[in-house]
Amino acid sequence: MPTPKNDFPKPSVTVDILLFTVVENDLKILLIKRNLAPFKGSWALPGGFVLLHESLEEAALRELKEEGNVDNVYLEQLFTFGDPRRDPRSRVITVTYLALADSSTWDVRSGGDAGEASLCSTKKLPTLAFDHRKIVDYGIERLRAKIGYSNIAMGLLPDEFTLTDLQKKHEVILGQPIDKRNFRKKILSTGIVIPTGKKSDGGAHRPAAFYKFKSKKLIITD
Amino acid sequence: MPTPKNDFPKPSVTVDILLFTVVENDLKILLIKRNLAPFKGSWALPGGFVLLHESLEEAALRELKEEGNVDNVYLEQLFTFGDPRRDPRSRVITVTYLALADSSTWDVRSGGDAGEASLCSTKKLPTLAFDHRKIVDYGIERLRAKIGYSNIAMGLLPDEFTLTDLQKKHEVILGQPIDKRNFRKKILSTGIVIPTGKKSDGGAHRPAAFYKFKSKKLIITD
DNA sequence: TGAATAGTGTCTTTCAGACAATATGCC
DNA sequence: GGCATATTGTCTGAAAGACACTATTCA
Repeated sequence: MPTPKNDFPKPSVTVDILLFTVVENDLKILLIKRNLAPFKGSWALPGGFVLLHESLEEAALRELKEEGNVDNVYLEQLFTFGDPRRDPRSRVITVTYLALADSSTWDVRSGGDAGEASLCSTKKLPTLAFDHRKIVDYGIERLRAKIGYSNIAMGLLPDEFTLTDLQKKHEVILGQPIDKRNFRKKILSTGIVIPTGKKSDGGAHRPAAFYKFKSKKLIITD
Repeated sequence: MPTPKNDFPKPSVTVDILLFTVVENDLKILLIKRNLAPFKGSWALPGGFVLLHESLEEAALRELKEEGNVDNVYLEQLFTFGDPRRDPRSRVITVTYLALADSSTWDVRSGGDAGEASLCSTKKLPTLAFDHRKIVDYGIERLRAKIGYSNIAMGLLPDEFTLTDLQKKHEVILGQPIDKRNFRKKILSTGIVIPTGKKSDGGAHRPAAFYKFKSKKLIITD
């Protein structure tokens, strides 16, 4: 690797974030309405320039906070898109991140200083700016694959949850029903969740046991 | 994403490539001896700045050609490293690539205009410049995982090969012997290879059937 | 006691892994 | 025949998937 020269023409570097959350029976993603050209008025992924003093992850977290008022998310790097013509103005390389949030503890409307922010169903996405549609498709694919062999669903749930809660998140992401008995057998055999001893109450039915994830780090279970 | 301004301070962007190849019973990686500060005299990964008109993949292929005289490699994006202090001079973000080459059809010594190039055993790596050691460790981990559930080993072999050839590549990468019968059963059941009808000759022993990969694209087999 | 959700066990099939004998070609 | 490598099948244990009934709480 040669020495960087200050006069070397440089591309710009951004981060763009796919923030997924499951609401009711829908996999949703955070989008921002652009109020600047190009693609003014179009929806786009939250994101922005990487500042010189911050890491890529820090940039992603900062943008999520600024544009979506989101804190406390699971975050992992997805892919870096660098086609020379992906931005019509100039060369922009974007490092994309997959983020997951628990929809029950966060309201998108309370943030958003960069434009209108909205949670949009992944089933009927509007036309997106730049190559963001391709990025979203790639992220959904990764999320679907990874939920099958890791504890990544922890990003979508509060600290305490029932096995039915967990199963519903899986079903929404995979887009198909799962057998309750087989699901529980598999989840419990991996040991990624442990019972907290508490039980749900209030419903006119049998209370459910609460569980929590044993580790807050990503664990690959096969 | 805001509008990029030309006066916005930008990081530099490089690509660095992990070119693996299996020689005899050894997993080797291409390294370049730096002839410029910093880390002058140290070994480092091949790589360099991304030019404004080329994609990230094109940059990686160009650097491989320039620094290692390598053509015709399998290439996949690995990870983007962006810690603000990973380069002591200035902010440099590097997009890393995993590349695989068939050692039987390529000689590292014939290339290398950027400094001395060498294939180095991953078992006894020298001290590497920057954060390149961390990158190498990450790449080996990814390669080991991926060889178990994909046809990625195709990058390490010529067009025609025997099942014993293929098994040896797996054994070197995993660092442990594999049962021949189970290996063949599994490989053949995935259907990623098909017999060419030809047989090896010349050895003082029973000839082996040649196979080829059915697809030259990456296939995930489970 | 009816409504609603929680929780559980068996059977079958599939796949991974341990394990050894026969086949073929060349000298 | 002797040597060197190629090729093949069985058994066992584990895990995945199909499938239905009982348990608990509250109104």
